[in-house]
Amino acid sequence: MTAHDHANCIDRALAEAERICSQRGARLTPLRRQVLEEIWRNHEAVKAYDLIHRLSGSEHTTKPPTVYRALDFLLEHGLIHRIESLNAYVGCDHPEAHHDPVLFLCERCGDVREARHAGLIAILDEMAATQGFTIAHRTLELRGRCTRCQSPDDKDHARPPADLP
Amino acid sequence: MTAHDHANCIDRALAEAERICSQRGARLTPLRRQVLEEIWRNHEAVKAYDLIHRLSGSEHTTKPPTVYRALDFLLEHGLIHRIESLNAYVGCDHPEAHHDPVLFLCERCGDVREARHAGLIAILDEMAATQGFTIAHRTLELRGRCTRCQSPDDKDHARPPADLP
DNA sequence: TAATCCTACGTTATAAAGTAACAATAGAAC
DNA sequence: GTTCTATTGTTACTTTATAACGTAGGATTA
Ligand SMILES: [Zn+2]
Ligand SMILES: [Zn+2]
Ligand SMILES: [Zn+2]
Ligand SMILES: [Zn+2]
Repeated sequence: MTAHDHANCIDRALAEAERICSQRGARLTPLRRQVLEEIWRNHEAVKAYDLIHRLSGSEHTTKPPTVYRALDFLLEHGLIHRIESLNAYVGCDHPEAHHDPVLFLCERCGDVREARHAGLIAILDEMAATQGFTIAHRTLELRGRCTRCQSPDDKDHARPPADLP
Repeated sequence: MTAHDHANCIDRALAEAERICSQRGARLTPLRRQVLEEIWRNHEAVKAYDLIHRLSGSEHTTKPPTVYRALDFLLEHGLIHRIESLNAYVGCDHPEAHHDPVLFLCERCGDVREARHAGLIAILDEMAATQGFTIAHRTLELRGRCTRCQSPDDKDHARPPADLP
């Protein structure tokens, strides 16, 4: 992601989520809101078990089902996307209407960016139609390097090494 | 998949694999060949642990690393595709040249069909180019219903219930 | 031929990702 | 307030995948 005021992203995402949920009579409980907030901490793909660790204080430990249920809720309401090729999740940029985005996954910095393209969907629909296939869901993920990660040896914003055990 | 002489598919796939490997100086060992053969038993997505069970006779038990290494070899040489959204694998129809196919996954019968479309790839490349993204790999998977599985209550070729424990 | 090297395969152990089943609790509805 | 339902907690487990190291066999070389 290009440099930006990320606090804005977070505020906007949470406000949108509140709005959408109240509009649908769905309950964005504190837990669900907290998970969404953690996912929006940055624009990187987030793993379920990272969420579990982040939500587990030294006292209170959060168990897998707790997080997975929150993720299910957020997925159902289109507030996040699941990244199949990474077993990870990312906040949705445009949650107001359902969509299957193209996800650009930077394998250097971990950032995820979503895009949509009507012509692309049209081609997929046409491919499906010619063989009588009915599409229920599209998984469209592109792995590679984002703009900022083109130069192979620039270490400025490379993903930090994984947490030590 | 439409009705067809599947023995042909298997023969062709194995012959192609032999040809490609020998041409590249890669060794299609008995184990790797056996895994490929199991994957080609039909046109369905195959799970790694199913392969482990299939290769484990009552005496000789095959361990995960054995199968995963064979899968890695087959993936490297483009003889199979990994299906990210299913954690499963399927034989490649056209292994002679590298490609990232569109995979049509029938959620009723489990069949997988691969397709390619130059215009689609062009659009993805163009989307990437406009944001300075360099694509290394594409995951394109469409979940839904194949031609034969359009009528919701036709049970003729529904996937059998999972193996009992 | 024997020493060597390298690749593939075997084995043990463990990590990472996800779910089933049931109990406890907190909101909403009555 | 009581009942009902949705949400969260908890225990246990399944599925998927990898790390680390040992072994065997074929090719290469001395
Ligand atoms: Zn941001
Ligand atoms: Zn990047
Ligand atoms: Zn293919
Ligand atoms: Zn089908």
